[in-house]
Amino acid sequence: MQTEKTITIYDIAKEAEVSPATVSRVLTGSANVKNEKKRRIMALIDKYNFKPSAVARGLSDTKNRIIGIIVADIRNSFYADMYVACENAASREGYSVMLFNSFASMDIEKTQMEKLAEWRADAIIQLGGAVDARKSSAEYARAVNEVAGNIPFVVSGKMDGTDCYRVSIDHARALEMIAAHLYEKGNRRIALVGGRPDVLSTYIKYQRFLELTEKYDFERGNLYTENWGGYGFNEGEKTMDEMFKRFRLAGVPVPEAIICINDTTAAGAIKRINAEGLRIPEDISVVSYDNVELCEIIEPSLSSVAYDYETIGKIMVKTAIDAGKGKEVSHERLVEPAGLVVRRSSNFERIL
Amino acid sequence: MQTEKTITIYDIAKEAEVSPATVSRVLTGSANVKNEKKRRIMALIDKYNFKPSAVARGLSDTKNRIIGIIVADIRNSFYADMYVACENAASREGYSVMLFNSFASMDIEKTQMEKLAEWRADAIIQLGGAVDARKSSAEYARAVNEVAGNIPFVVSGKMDGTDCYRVSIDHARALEMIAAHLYEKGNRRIALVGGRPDVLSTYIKYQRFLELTEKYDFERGNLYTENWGGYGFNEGEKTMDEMFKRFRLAGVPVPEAIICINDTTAAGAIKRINAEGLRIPEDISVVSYDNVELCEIIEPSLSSVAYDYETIGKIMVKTAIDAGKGKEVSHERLVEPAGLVVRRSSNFERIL
DNA sequence: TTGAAAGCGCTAACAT
DNA sequence: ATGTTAGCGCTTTCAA
Repeated sequence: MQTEKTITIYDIAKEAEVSPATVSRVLTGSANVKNEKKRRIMALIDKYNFKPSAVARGLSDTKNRIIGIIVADIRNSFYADMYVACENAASREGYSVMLFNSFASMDIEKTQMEKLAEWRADAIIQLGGAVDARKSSAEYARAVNEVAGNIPFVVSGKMDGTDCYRVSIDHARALEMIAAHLYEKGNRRIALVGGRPDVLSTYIKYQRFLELTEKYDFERGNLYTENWGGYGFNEGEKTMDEMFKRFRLAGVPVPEAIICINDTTAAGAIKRINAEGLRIPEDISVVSYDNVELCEIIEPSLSSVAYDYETIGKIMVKTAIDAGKGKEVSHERLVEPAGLVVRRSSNFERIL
Repeated sequence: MQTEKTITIYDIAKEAEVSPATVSRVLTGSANVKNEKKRRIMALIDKYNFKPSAVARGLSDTKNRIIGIIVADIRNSFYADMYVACENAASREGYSVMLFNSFASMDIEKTQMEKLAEWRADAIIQLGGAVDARKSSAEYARAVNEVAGNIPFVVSGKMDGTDCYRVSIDHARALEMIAAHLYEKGNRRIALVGGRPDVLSTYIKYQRFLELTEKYDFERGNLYTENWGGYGFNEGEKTMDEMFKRFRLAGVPVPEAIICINDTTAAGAIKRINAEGLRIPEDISVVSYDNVELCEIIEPSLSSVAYDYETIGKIMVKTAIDAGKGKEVSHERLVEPAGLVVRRSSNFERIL
């Protein structure tokens, strides 16, 4: 059962009494074929359930219709959402996707890049990992240039020293949405929670927050802005714990609101806040980014900045494909967040 | 920059003053090459950063080293965990993965299968979707036989009418673990919540539950066993709501414990239980399956059956690859769950 | 509109 | 140990 000879374009041609070229023509629709023959050919294709080899096609016309995606970790909801959007977009354009997880390890990222290069992917999209760094790694940049020298590289962050295409979320705008909301609700003592300053998107948010601190006259001081941590649940809890200690030590009352670096981190922070016996949002409002499913699940439901993943994916893939075809494409696209979804965790008017 | 001629094995051969075959030999390590030449060749490979075309190789030796994965929805933590395990295993064996989401639509599944067939994937692994059905779709079975007639098909459920390879979790065993735990904690009135009986894994759990109802002398009646629903958060909440209504209508006190069909559904059920003013686990214990990250995040933390994803992935991939090589492989593997992780939601001794 | 033939970049006999 | 050559299954000039 594993052994029926795989049928080729030649088999079809022979039985249809035409040349292989003609079969190819009806397959690709690249030229006119007399209806009579076309029907004969299509009938055979159907009869044998013939599927032309994408491999052979890839070899002969050097367009593979493969787009490679390197993602930090698909188990992360944010990336999963992004990935699905990309796959959908690619699929609509007739492209297949090769997915590789890098677990944010540069070595793995390079290995995956090499595999993609070997597959002659028409383009590579990288989400997270090395392209998220505030200071691009020169080593990785070199790898991108060498390994993928001929392959358009589309990234969610940036990669200095390469001519990659950048399609990023406007993180500054996301922070603004949160700040405006919190301000309107009467919050003035607001703290940033989680994330690392060496991550570009985190740093951008941090910077804009500092700027808005002036505009909105938020309370200032690194007690509020330097509560660095990670991007996971446990880390959120831990960072929140440390923050409570810092404020206690400084003899300053805890902030009225916190802006967590993402939903998972926020969930951890919320756990710690509950343990502290503080109420959300009455004592502390909580807001974050990404608007993944978790926001509806946790208690209280979590306000979060939503992104239009479908659109971002579409732009990334279009950029990738067009660049792969050698078209002129903008090297920098900033995508506006869809908006802040206000839920219970921040839906509270604080009296000034 | 997009235009350096891609270099081939011939270019290397010429410059190294050897034949293309020799270059191929050092590339594949398939035969001995004199050290002197080997060094020269490797130097050139390095110099030009040459990556042999996987496409050409695939064409010439008919082994692509691609394994296709069709998954119901990668955004679902359970599948994401499974996928990552598969990708890891595949990667270790030198295989690349093509991932396709089917969103549990049979039409899409068939399309994805066709693409994989065109890519001459060495094997296809399908997680969820049509292969999860209790009664396999004859239509899908036909597609599997036709489209992937030559490609080994490894599934997480089953597909009657095909000679696919089955690597499944022992769901009956998973139910047993939960039942034993609940029994030991003194629960006797236990209800099943969520899922659909036309889904194989769900049905298997249901059946075993009925059997154990005898053994453990659990309260019986379809009030306890027929609270069907879906697999999502909102559905969990809804199913729980309906269940409360049914019990109230029947004048029966709510169960002491519920077994939800997965963690997300459990989260929904928990929300509804909280809304009812009942305490978990004091009034109702809650247990479910999959042990995804959410279990630690929600309040109270959720007891759940854990699977060893790495192992399952390894087995699936090994089966896929071996079958692809034409080796004799077992057509049916049942993988034991790793165990029940008891957390707060069920950690309560009920007085009999 | 159609066919013949060259080539895409590699591997695998088969010679030597 | 190494070179020659014939594919692998398509697409694509180039002719007819």
